Amino acid sequence: MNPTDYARVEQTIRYLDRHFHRQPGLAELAAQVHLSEYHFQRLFRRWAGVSPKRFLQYLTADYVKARLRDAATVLEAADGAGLSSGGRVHELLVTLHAVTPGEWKSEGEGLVIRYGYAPTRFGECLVAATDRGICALHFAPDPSQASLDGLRAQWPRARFVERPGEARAIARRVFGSGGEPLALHVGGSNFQIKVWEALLTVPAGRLVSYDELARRAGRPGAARAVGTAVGANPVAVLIPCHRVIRKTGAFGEYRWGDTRKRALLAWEAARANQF
DNA sequence: AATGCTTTATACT
DNA sequence: AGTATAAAGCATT
Repeated sequence: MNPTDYARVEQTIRYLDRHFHRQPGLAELAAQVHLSEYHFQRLFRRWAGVSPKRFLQYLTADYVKARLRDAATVLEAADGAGLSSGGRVHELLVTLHAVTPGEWKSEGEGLVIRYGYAPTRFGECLVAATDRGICALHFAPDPSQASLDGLRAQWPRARFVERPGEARAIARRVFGSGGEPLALHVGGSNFQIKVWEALLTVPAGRLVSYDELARRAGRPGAARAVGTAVGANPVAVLIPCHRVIRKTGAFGEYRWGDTRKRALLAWEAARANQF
């Protein structure tokens, strides 16, 4: 978990974006982030667990399209296994509780929200939780105050208390080696909740298109609307909105930065392929 | 009525 | 075949 490393990873991805047609070599990429080839290699091993060449390969159109295809089959299989009847598919260690319609209507009246900022391997983030679960996880590239303001706007009547230690503890669990069940407590329209639930069935290292996700959410054809629902995801990473990309193989947009989305995906791919 | 983290169809290069 | 542009499409605010 090294924020400085992440900054360099982002820089590398961005540079690659602009110059992929030239197929820049390792030496050139290393120079871009002011590192020797040797240290560049070390950086990627430390941060992603794989070589830079390998890491960057996960960002190619070919690789991405392949993931897109086999995610569809994985999801088919999930249906067969009776996901709806409680069969667990993968890391369904994340359970999602929707706020009650009452709480939603009353704008969080009576709700206590504990929040704080925490460093992660993908940059700093704002973490917030009620006593029923995590209700927000926003990356804060922007003036971090903005994220908090957004939260307050969504729950104007809730009581906010700052708990930096708790926020960091949650972040450690989210970005750590995993294995621990985590509860989510989020509010949204019926449609949004449906979409976020569907999102939870997409395993790490796999990708779905907006179109496919619309089908999974029981609203085939609503790709465009799914896009906005995905974009409204309040809990980054745990509700894996970064695993949704365009059908064409393009990565699409990301609320917390397109580059961060690709970094997340490449990192997950590197992890998934390690075992 | 306008707006998005899209998709498909169509027109070109 | 690859890429740009237009139009279709749908839940939200």
